[in-house]
Amino acid sequence: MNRKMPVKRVRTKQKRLSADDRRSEFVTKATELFAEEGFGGGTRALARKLGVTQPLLYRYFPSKDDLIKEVYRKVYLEPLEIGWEKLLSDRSRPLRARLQEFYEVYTDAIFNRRWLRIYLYSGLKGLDINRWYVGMVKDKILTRILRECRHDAGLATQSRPSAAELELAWVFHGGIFYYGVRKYIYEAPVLEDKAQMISDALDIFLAGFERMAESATDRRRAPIQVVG
Amino acid sequence: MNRKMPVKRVRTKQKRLSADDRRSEFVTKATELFAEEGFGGGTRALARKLGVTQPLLYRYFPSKDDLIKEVYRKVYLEPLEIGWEKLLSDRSRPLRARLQEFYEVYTDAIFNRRWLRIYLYSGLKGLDINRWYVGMVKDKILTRILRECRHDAGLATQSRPSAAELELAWVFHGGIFYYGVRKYIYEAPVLEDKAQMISDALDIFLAGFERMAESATDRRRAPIQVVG
DNA sequence: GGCTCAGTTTATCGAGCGATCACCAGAGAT
DNA sequence: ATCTCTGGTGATCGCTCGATAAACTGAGCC
Repeated sequence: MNRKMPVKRVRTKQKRLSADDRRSEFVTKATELFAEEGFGGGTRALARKLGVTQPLLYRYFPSKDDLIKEVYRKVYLEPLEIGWEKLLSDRSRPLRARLQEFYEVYTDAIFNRRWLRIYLYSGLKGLDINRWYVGMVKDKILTRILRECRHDAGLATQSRPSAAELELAWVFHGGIFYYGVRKYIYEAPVLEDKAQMISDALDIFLAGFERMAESATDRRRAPIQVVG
Repeated sequence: MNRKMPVKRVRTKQKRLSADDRRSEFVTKATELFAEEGFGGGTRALARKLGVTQPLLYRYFPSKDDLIKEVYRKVYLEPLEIGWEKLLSDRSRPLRARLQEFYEVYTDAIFNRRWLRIYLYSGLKGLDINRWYVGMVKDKILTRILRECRHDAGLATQSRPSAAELELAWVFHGGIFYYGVRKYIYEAPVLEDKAQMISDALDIFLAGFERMAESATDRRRAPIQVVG
């Protein structure tokens, strides 16, 4: 990745990085800065984090907006490296185990202060990339989960999930997501065992899906059942 | 509320409002502005929305921060006017009906672009008032809901809910909250029937609580039950 | 050694920000 | 008609912002 770099690391305070290194250092530190301050964070504060002067930024990015776009790309695309599809669709494993592992891995990737804050800030700006991400969650995660659930319950696999199913999945997904928001944005006390939280949420989601599947196949079922 | 105001509304472009009116107009329009632009929104843009000049703001608020605090007060305290406690605790009505109505009323109050955006912006700033609100949701809503659930299920009413129960309630609450975020922040398509969404979410929450209650009273119960 | 070129700095611009002060103007009281 | 009190304006300050242009510097090459 680096260019040819002599081993002798001169000085404790090295300057003069290679162009590639400096550029990625800008993106990394900008992610940290914008996560904390929002995208209103100043270019001078960013330069201070790198120990360089502010105009240097403009040797690497034509404008601050271009830097921001680069931050988006990094933040949104980074957690997508995991092999989601195959994890969720591997029918040689029990459905529940797949869902449990998927959400553990997925939340490992996005449940951190940096990712969540950048995500919320960009969501508030209403950018296209945010809409794209939400669509991606719907198509690549929730729709796939629902398809697997239908298959597991012995129901016909339809190409697109019903609106009610999708909403059920969204509420489940949102409930898990909000755990991360409470912990890393609000910094409120949460149940520390994340895997346990996922397991509990999965229990009630799967039970809910089961019920919905039953009510779809057996129309004579009793109306809503109340606790107790 | 207004001072004595002559009926004759001179001109189409009236200026010279009473101090009370002007002040509250500043707060109202500031709420709109900050909801869209974040709290970085400018005082000049605000003044333009009122059709006045920028320095006038400082006749009514010592600083922009004081204006922001006023906006917080209005946004956070407004939806609290509803009689939550009595609604949730009225045991003459079925639990499920109470929960359904509460969440319909609660989401009527907070599911709008202004409230949600101000809430998220203030959450990202990590202000005390946000932590206070989260604590309030926990103490005044979730804890109360869990107490009613326990009573309804014939369980002993303990003063404080268990961490697992509370987390279950949070995931449920967060799932509903995230519906509002998807609709008004992400502007993504959602199941339009909000009451139906609440009803479905309640179904699976109550079923989940029921299961948890069973597992607490009957330790010999089978392990997690998988769909299908 | 001296040339070169790329990474970096110094100086600065114009615009927008929050905030202040002196002044203006119009409705109500006398 | 004039006074007064107060809501509102015009001009401006000091500062920070993103961005530009020119000058500097040091490692690699001849």
